[in-house]
Amino acid sequence: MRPTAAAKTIARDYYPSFITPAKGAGNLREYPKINNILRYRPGQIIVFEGDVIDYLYEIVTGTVKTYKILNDGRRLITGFHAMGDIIGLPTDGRYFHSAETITEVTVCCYRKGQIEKLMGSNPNLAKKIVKMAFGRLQDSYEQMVSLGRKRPDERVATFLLNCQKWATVQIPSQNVMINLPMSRLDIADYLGLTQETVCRVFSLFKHAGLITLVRPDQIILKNSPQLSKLANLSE
Amino acid sequence: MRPTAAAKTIARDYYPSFITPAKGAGNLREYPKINNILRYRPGQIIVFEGDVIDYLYEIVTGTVKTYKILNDGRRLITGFHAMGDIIGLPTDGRYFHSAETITEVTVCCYRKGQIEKLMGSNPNLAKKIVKMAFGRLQDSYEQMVSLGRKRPDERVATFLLNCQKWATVQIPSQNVMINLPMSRLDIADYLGLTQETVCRVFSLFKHAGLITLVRPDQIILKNSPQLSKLANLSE
DNA sequence: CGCCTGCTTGATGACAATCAAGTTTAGTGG
DNA sequence: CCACTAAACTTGATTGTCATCAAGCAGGCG
Repeated sequence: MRPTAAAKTIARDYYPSFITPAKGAGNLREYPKINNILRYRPGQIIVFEGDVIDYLYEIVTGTVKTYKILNDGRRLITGFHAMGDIIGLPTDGRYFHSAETITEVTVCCYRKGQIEKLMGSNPNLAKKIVKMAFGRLQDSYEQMVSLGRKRPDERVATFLLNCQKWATVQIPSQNVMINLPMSRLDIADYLGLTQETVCRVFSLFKHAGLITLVRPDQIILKNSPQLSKLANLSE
Repeated sequence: MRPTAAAKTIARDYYPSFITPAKGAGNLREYPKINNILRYRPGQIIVFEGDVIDYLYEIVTGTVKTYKILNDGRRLITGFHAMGDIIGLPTDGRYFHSAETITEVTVCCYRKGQIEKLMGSNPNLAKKIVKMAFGRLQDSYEQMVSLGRKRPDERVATFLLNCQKWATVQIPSQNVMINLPMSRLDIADYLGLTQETVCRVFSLFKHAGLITLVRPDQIILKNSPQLSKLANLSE
């Protein structure tokens, strides 16, 4: 199914807006003619777990979460994704997990078949895709350690430090301001906790002087070394 | 460093035994001249997390576990691996996790550089590697759901069903006998539990008639449908 | 201004970790 | 082959932690 049709059936309030294809910059976008820009509002579903992969979506702006759901509704968020990340992988038949927008999002979408064809003729692109997949693999192992063996405070510390990748502003004195576009519930479902526990750990960190909660979605890391110690990161 | 040297420094009681290179069959072994067969005894370490990847190891016989360790000793086993699985991935600099033998193991080892060169000229091999990586990725997401959102009994059920891949004997009446070469502690460290909890769940399943414990390392699945229901598998 | 949603804090209880003891299995040597 | 030892597994009792249930608070939008 074409992405417009798909989006229409998925989200009733989706408004298709094809914009002029972006050029230059970005991961896949250096290969023009095969892409379209789509725009989503917050809380819209881009793809469903288990659906046949027809298209790959490269995130241009905004934040996306991917997740899996058990049949009684329990949810695990497998990752948060931003600019340059790709939803859906070539060579595989079906989406591993569902993808839903958190903020307003623009994506650049490609026919899977065309990407695969390009990969065949262009070893550099193939290498990029492989590298991306391996990066994800490494991240997911790191996350498995969090979920399986870390305490809640350690998981949150790990999460916050990983969020530095998303950091917009670098504040003087090595403090980092990070943006958390996702809800507490999202963070909880990512860390295998409840939102209450996530809140409590945030409060704990605040009172311990490790962080400052400017707003619920804006946090300043005031003591990264201490957080790193807690996080027990391998890298 | 060459694998022999590495193995020597790693395990004091390692006995290097280069055998004639295997030919035909297997994943990578169709490309001869670049491989050597190595043999390990139970409990020996093949590679350390964080070490520079010089070699890739394809498992020929036996079972291997891969794991990550936190600085206070907590361990998470990221996977169990058997025939055809490859330890270490090309294009990446360092091993994600440590690999240790559970049973006696023979591996076929390849210089990473040579595999990469082959991948460049042989798109089929490249595709195979990518497919393998994607398969791992899918498995790891499934495992993340277990670790983050499933109850202990559900995790064990999931684990047992996944073990059917390793099943040696298919017993009449659709019962499956599975071999568990790993210890309870290994299973616990794989599922993010303690060995006591794993034991208790096994006992629970036994008394519920779901399984039979022939020996601690031999289990018959007597009611796979019920286990599947518990496991909440997506596939 | 007031409702609604998302966040925070508090009280309680369930469940799995921990601590501990006992049992089985496997391995070793007489 | 059997006795002995060590390791792995199992079961029990207790504790601590995090989920659950519940209520209050703050910010955003109509």
